[in-house]
Amino acid sequence: MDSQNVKDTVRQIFTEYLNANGHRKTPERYAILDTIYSIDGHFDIDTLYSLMADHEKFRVSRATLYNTIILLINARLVIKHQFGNSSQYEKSYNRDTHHHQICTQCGRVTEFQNEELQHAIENTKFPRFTLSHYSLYIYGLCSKCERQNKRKLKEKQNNLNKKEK
Amino acid sequence: MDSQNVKDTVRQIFTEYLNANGHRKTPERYAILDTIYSIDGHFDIDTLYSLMADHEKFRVSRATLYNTIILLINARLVIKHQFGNSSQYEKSYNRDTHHHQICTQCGRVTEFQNEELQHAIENTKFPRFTLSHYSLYIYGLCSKCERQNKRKLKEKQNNLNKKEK
DNA sequence: GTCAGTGCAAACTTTTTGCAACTAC
DNA sequence: GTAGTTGCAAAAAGTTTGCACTGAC
Repeated sequence: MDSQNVKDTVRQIFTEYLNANGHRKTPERYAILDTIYSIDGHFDIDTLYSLMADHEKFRVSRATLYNTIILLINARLVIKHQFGNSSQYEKSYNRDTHHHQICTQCGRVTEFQNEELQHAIENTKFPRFTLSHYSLYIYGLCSKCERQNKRKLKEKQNNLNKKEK
Repeated sequence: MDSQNVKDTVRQIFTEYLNANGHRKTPERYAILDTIYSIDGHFDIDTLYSLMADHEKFRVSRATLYNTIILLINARLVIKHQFGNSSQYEKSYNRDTHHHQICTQCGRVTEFQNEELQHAIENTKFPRFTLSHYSLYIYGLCSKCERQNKRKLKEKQNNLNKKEK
C-alpha cells in the first residue's frame, strides 16, 4: 500500500471512529492525522508541534495535539510509548509488528522484527485479561556503546600498566 | 530466601557496587534500599517518599531518592518502569521474572508469569544489541472493566429498545 | 580537612486544565 | 443556536539543578 493510500484509509477509519463516538470532524484533527502518517518512526508532542507549526492553515496548539492523540490512540491509529522522559508516539496502521531495543547508555531506540517472538506473545493466554496490543522493550547496550566501553576499559588497563612500570 | 536474608544480601551487593564505583556509603542510601525491599510490587517516588517520611531517623528528600534510585538501577537492584504518567519502580533481586498487564481503561497494573514467553524472549538473538533486561507490557482490558463495558452496552441497548416502543 | 552527598527551594519539562472565542453540526 | 473544540495561558505534576551545609572517608 502506498503512502497516499494509507493516508486515505486511516482518514476513513478516523472518520468512522469520530462518527461512532459523536466527535466532530474538525480540520485540525485531520491535519494532525495526516502529519503523523507522514512521520517515519517515533515522535514526541514537541516534534509534532514543530512539524505542524510550519503549516499556515493548520497550526494547532499543544493542547489540541494532546487531545487529538488520545482520540487517535482510541481509534487504534497511534501507539504510545514511554521510553525516556517524554512520551513517544508512532503510527500503527499498516505498520509491521516490531519491538524496541533501548540502549541504556546513549538512549537510542532501534526497532527490530522477530516473528517467533511475535507469535509467542500473540498466542499467549493472559490471565483475566483481554489483549489489545503490547510493547516489548529490550534494554541493554547497542553495539556502538559496547565497543566504546571496551575501548575505554582497554585504555584504563593500559594506563594502569604504564603506572606500574 | 526469607525477607531479612534478602535485605542482607542486597545490602551487601549495594556495598560492593558503591565501593567499586567510589561512592560513599551513607545511611540514607541503605535506608532507601531497605525501604524499597520492604515494598511488594510497584511504587513511585512519591509513595517511597511518604513511606520514608515516617522514619524519624532517615527522612530523606526527594532529590536524594532520585539520586539513589539511579545508583540502585545501575547496581541492578531496582527496575524502572514507565506505565502511566510517573515512573514506577520495583525491586529486582530475588524476584521471579514476570510481565505486566496494563488495563487501558482503569489503569490497573497486574503481574503474571509465563515461562514459555520468558524463555522465548531470553533465547532471542537481538540484532547489534546486548540484552541486559526487558519489559513486556500487555495492554488491554482487565476482566473487571470488560464486564463493566458489557453491562453498559446492554443498558444502552435496553434504553434504545424502550424509546423505540 | 576534603569533597561527595544531602536537603531545600527554585527551575525546568511535560502534560492537564479553565475559560473565552470559534465553528461543526 | 448550541455544545463540542480550539488556543492560550495558567496550573499541576514529575524531575532536575544550584547552592549552602553536613558527614563519610
